[in-house]
Amino acid sequence: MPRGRPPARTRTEVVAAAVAIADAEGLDALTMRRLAAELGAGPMSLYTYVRDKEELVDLMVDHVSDYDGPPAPTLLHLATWQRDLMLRHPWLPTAVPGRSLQGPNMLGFLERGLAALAGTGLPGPAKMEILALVTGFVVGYVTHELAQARAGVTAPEQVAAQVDRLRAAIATGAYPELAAVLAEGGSEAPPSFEDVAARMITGLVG
Amino acid sequence: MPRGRPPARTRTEVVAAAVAIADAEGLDALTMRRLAAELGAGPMSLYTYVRDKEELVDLMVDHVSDYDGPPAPTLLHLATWQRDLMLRHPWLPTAVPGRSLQGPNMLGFLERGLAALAGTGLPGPAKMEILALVTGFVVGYVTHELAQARAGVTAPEQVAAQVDRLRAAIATGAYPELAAVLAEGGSEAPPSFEDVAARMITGLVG
DNA sequence: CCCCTTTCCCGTACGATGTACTGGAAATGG
DNA sequence: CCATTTCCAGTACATCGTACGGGAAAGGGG
Repeated sequence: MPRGRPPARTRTEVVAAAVAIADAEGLDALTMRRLAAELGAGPMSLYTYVRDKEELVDLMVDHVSDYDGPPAPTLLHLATWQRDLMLRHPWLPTAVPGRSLQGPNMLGFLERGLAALAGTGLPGPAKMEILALVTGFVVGYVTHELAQARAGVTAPEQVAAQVDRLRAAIATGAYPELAAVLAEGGSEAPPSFEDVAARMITGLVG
Repeated sequence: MPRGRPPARTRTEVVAAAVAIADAEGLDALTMRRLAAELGAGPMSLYTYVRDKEELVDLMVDHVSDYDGPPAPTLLHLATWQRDLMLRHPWLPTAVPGRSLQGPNMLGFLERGLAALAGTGLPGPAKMEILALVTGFVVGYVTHELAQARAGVTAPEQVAAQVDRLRAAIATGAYPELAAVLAEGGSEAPPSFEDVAARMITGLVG
């Protein structure tokens, strides 16, 4: 019973195609023209399904964020799940910060998080704050993790230049602590995600 | 003894003007043309002082990040200082994520942070990780803080629309925990920054 | 003193992007 | 069969970062 011409595509279909592009080539490669071409449509057709690009990215974030882990997870479970998700969709850490997060999947995730905090007796706003901070923590951790992964692969000589600049700065003698860490080298492995996340979480809720 | 035509401006001068624009009108308002106009120069003149816009923002971040707090600060001091800095330069939380941080001021800040962690006996990489996480935490907190501040001021009816959508989602009954938090209302104030930061830090270093 | 080398200045211009506008195309309801 | 409603997409514009190249301004060498 819809009156006019029926849409040739689904909104979900458009969002899924956008996610595919971002997954494969990064968020910068996702332009409206590129997405339209991928769908075999004109660039302006997309604006039938999406108000603007901002909303498209909102929908993309929610689209990939359907929680499928254990039914009654701990905060650590949720954080680990978020990390896996972000590693699978490397554009996510750069897309998430400062977004409204009102889609059904985000609300579902929030619901799980509140359930995990139910036993703490904390007031509601404090729970919300803690969940936001855990997400922020994961974003920061994965951002760092991905940057380090990319650095070794794509531009080894740029990394060398950075290290050189660091050594030059240290040579001035103004940064003794930094020098000590650098001298220490890679003898010790950085702590694992689960380790750091667990410490942070127990700090926040304890 | 410099051979050619002397520069009409200092690199520092250019960066300071860029910071002034971003402070007053946000990071989106900072375009190369706008900055050039502010300096009474042609758009392309800026590229004498800066390789590209990316580097300009790098320099801006370092420019505002000169630590001027107590000489032997704790991690909590450093976090509080970072928060004050970001509140004074609201573009900072959006500019910082995923940046190299090699300027002298950033290295100085890092040095203080390592000094604050000297007593813990942690390995170097763990210290670096903790400092990055604390910074990420502050970025997340202030982002949230600023978003909330702007929401009440600029677009009250958009906030109302968001709340309406939330209430509609809750009306489905799929989000009991979320409903409870919403029903609880603003009866409890969210925890203070110092409070949350202290808990997180003791969790990380403890 | 003149010229030459070096450096910086900046007008013009190009490619890319998000999206407003508009007229045509396709479907249903009377 | 026509009218109405909806979606599709070609064209076009403002804006961005910045490549290019010639002109302008300074010091050094004859």
